[in-house]
Amino acid sequence: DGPLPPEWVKRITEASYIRAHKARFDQLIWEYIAVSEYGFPELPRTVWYCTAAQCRVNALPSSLDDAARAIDPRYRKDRRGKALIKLLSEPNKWGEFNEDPNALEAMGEYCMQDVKLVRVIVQLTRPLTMDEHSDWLRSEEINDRGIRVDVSLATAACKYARRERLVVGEELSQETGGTITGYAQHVRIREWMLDRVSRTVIEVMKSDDSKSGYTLDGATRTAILDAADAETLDIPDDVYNVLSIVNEGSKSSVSKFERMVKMADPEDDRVRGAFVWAGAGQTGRFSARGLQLHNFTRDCFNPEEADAIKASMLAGEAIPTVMQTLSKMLRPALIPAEGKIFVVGDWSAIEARVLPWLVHSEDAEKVLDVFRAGEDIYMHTAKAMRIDDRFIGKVATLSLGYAGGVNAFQSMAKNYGLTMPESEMAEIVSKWRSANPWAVRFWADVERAAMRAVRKKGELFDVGRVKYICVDGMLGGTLMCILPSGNVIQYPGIDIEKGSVTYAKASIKPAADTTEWPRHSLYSAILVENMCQAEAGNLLKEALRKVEDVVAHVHDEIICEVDIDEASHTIVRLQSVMETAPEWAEGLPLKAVPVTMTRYGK
DNA sequence: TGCGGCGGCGCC
DNA sequence: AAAGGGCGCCGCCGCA
Repeated sequence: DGPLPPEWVKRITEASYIRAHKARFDQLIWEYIAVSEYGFPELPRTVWYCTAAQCRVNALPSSLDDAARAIDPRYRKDRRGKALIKLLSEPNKWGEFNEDPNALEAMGEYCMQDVKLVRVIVQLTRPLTMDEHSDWLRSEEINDRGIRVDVSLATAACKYARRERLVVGEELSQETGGTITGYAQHVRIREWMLDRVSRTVIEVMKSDDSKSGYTLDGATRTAILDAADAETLDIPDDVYNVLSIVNEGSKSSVSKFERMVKMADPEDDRVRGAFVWAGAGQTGRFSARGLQLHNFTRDCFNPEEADAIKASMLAGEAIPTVMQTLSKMLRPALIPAEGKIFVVGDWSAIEARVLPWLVHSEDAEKVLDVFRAGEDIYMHTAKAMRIDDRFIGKVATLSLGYAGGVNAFQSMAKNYGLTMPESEMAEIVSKWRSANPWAVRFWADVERAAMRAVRKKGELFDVGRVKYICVDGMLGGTLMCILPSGNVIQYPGIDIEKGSVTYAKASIKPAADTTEWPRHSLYSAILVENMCQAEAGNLLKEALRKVEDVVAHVHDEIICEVDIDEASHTIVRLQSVMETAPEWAEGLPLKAVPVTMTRYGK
């Protein structure tokens, strides 16, 4: 009650930073409620500093409770918090708030406890650098700008999706006598299948990755259906039908339309707050929340097709293969505002360039020369492997750079619809490795450098263009990979187990009752992949500082929204920014050719 | 009813 | 010795 004491106002307005966990929440409360209703001082947006972002750059989980658990697994979150928020922060049906003094006092204590926890974590980790902080602010500008959704399209899509779900459920129920009623009932579908297929089919369903020991994911379903079509596998008709129906219905991406409608601001149809700066704690890449703009199905209609289907839906006409059609409408459902247009640029083969650039050896430099000459890297790779197949060259380039073997090649091949016997795959792997000895050497060198750094804490070890150093005492020993950009990848909780380096991995969330944070082996693939992803992400952050009007970005892609008559100017500007390597990236050949779009596409 | 775990999907 | 990695959301399932 009453105004803030003057000495508090002074302290606040003179502060260089105001730190809070997920600071945007505090900022919004401050700006929209505290200033107007309680006379708090207005603050420049640049004073806000997010300690959750600090956690992430330290490779800790973003959530305060999880970060605390990662530091000390014995930590248990305070269950009262959630209950108190429910009790005190949700108005009743008359819009009144509960003002029970005891509960308010408990809430005060709970908040104080949280603040103390934040302070501990802040002290145990490194702060954001000034560049990181300003990049975080920049990202929040993009979040505030938002991206416009074609709400009438999305609303119509929701209607069609709901109806189709019912149809799919109906068909499954009919086929299984009511046992299965939805495409996502994995347990029921698995049990139902196991009861009625041969041992050979069960073999196909076996999987080490899933706890049940079996899988019926898309690839497995397709494999079974294809074998049945080719008559190399015998399955009952009802099984065949169920798998086909599940295949058609399994487009959870369609649910994104619901999200779009729910998240779009009714005033201007824009979705805001989607991007999480350094959301990928291990590499510092962005991630996304809510409407996940980072994983929209690539397979999509062009604007004209999308307009036609939208018209059909608005007229209530039937559309073919509903779920597949709807999933192809996802990207086009993002549109520029009236009188505006998208300018979209993506870096060509960014990681295939960053990897040899980081290696920085004579033979790796030759790969960069291929890019510099504007030649086709996939064809070039194929030739170096002594096979005359650009497609194999492409899949190999995309899958084998990070110490992957047959498995890595196989899963990438599957994505691209390339099938071949496993024996041939092994041969391709070894051919790629002999054609690219710089990569193989680098994997080993990186692993060795990391190991040396861990053994000799506080000493720098160079490898290619990066350096490793292990900081003793920080989060139980933190291995740092210092990139050419000056940014750092951190691996906390470093140890040596059975001759290899291990660390506490933030992205694996352990079970609620566990007493140990999960540890992971830090081998070549992780180290090399991480540094490429991270430095490619740093190119993006660097570009975002220089380009205006950005409404979205997807790791190697930047989407601007500009007045239609500014489009050609923006194309030139975006290309120039994206193709000009920053000072720290001298010698890295970059290519990006922006285009305009009236709806978002691939 | 709410929550965590799981299997699955999609992207770079 | 060999091993690609990084994300988030949906819907179901089982438990409290």
